[in-house]
Amino acid sequence: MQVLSNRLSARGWEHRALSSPVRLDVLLAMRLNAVVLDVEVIGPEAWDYLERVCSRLPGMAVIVCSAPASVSQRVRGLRLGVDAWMSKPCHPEELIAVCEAAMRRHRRQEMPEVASASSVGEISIRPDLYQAYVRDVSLDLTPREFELLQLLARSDRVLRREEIYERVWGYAMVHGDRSVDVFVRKLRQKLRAASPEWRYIHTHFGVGYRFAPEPTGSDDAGLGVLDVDGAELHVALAD
Amino acid sequence: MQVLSNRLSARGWEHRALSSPVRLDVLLAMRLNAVVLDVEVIGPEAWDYLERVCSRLPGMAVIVCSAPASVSQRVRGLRLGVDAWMSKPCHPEELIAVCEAAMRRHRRQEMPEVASASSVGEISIRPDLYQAYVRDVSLDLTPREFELLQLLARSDRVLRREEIYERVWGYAMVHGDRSVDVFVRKLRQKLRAASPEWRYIHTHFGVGYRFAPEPTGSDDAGLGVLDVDGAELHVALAD
DNA sequence: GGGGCTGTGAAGATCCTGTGACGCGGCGCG
DNA sequence: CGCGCCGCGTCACAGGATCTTCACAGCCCC
Repeated sequence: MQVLSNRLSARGWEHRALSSPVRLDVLLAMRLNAVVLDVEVIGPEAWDYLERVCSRLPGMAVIVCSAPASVSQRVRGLRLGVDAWMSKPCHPEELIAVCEAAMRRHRRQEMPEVASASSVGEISIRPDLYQAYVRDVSLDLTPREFELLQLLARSDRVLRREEIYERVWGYAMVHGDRSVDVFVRKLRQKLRAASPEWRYIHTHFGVGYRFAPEPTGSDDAGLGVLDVDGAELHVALAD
Repeated sequence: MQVLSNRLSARGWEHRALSSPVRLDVLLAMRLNAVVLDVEVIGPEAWDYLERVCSRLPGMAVIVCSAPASVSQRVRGLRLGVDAWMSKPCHPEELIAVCEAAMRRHRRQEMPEVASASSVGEISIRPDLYQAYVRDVSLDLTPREFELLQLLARSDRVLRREEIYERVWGYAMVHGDRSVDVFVRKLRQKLRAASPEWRYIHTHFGVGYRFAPEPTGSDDAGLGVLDVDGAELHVALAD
C-alpha cells in the first residue's frame, strides 16, 4: 500500500488509501475518477456492493485487486461493471497502468465536459468558445492570444518566457525569440481596449510575466507627476 | 480460437478470426468495436503497431492476449493505449468479459442517440429518418452530412476538426485532412439553400466550427448604400 | 551613463479556410 | 455486362487571417 501510494504521488495522482469498506454515499461524495477495491476487505456482500458502486457511479473506473479468484468470479465481477480484475500480488506499476487505462476510456465518453468559464477582473474566459469576453463583448482573440491568456490567467505566479513559450507553442523556445513579448503586447492592447480600468499583465524585468487583475485605482485624479510615496510607486515596487 | 469463436457467437457478437497480422488501413475499414491481438503474431514491430492502432482508432477497444510477458512490457502496452493485457492461456469467457468491459463505455455513447426529433432555428432533425427538414422539405442530406449536422447541432461549443472527424468518421484524423471542411461547405450550401435567412455553422479560425442558429439580421435595414445585389451576397461574405 | 531588457510598429512569411473540380468505387438499371 | 448516378475523399488554388521576424525606441538596473 505504501509503495503504491508513493508511486501514485510520483505520477501526480491525488489519492487516498483506506483500510476498511466505504459506505456508498461516502464514496459518492469523494467524486473519484477511479477506485481500487479488494473483495476480501468488503466482505460477504462484495457482489452486491460492487454492483451498486458500478451502477451508481458509472463515470468512475472500478478496479478489483484481490487474492486470486476463480475465472467465474472474475467474469462475474467484470459483467457487473468492474473495469479490470487483478490478482494479488501484483506489481504496483501495473496496477497504476491498469487504472490509467480504465480512466482513459471512461474519460473519453464524458467528452462534453470542457473546463467551465472563469472570471478574472472584468473579463470572463470561455474555454468552450476559445474566446474571452468583457460584458458579453468578445475580445476577438486569435487562438494563440487566447491560449496565452488562458495560461497566464490560471497561474498566479511569475512565468518565465521559456515556460510560457513551451506551454503555449508546445516546443522549446530558441534563445532570443521575442514571440512571447509580441503576443503579450497584442493581448495587453486588446485587454486595454476592452477593459481600460484594469491592468492584467505585469512585467517582471529580467524574468517574465505575471497575471493579476488590478483595478487602476489611479484612474487619474490629479495624480501629480511626482507622487513619490503614493500608490503608484508602491504598485511599481510590488510588481 | 475455435472455442472462443463459438462463445462469441453464443453471446451474439459479430466477429472474425485472423491468423496473420492485419494492415492498419484494413483494420480501419473493418469498423470494429474491439480487437484482440497477440504481440507474438504481430512480430518485432508490435510496439509500433500497437501505438499506431491505438492512436488511429481511439474509439476501438484494444486487448492484448499473448504468452506471459514481463510487468514492464504489460505496463508499456497499457501506457501506449492498450485497454487490457491478458496472458495465455486464459479462459475464453474471461477474455470475452474483459472485451465487453472495455467496450462498455464506448458503446454507451451510441445508444441514447435514438433520441427524438429536435429543432434548431428553422430546421428540424429527425434521427429516426436520418434526415433534416425545413418546413417538411427535406434537405436531402447524405449520411455523412447528416451525421455531421447532428453532431454539430447537439454541441453548443466550438468543436475542433480532430474532434469532429473522430466522432463522425470513427477514427483519428490525419494531420492536414480537409474532409471536415469540405463537408461543412456542403452542409452550409444545403442549409443556405433551404433556410437562407439563417446562419448555422460558424467558423472559429484556427480552431474549428461551432453550431448556433442565428437569424440573418442583415437582410434589412440601414446597411450600406450600395447593397444593391442583395442579402445573399452579403451573407456569403459575412459567413 | 551604459549595457541589456522590454515595448512597439510594420513588413514579409506562413498558415488556414472556402471553393470548385476531379477521380474512385459502389449501386441500380437497361 | 456496360453505363451513368451518387456519395465520398483528395487536390490545387486564391484570398485572407495569423504568426514571425526585425529594427528601433524606451526603459530598467547596475
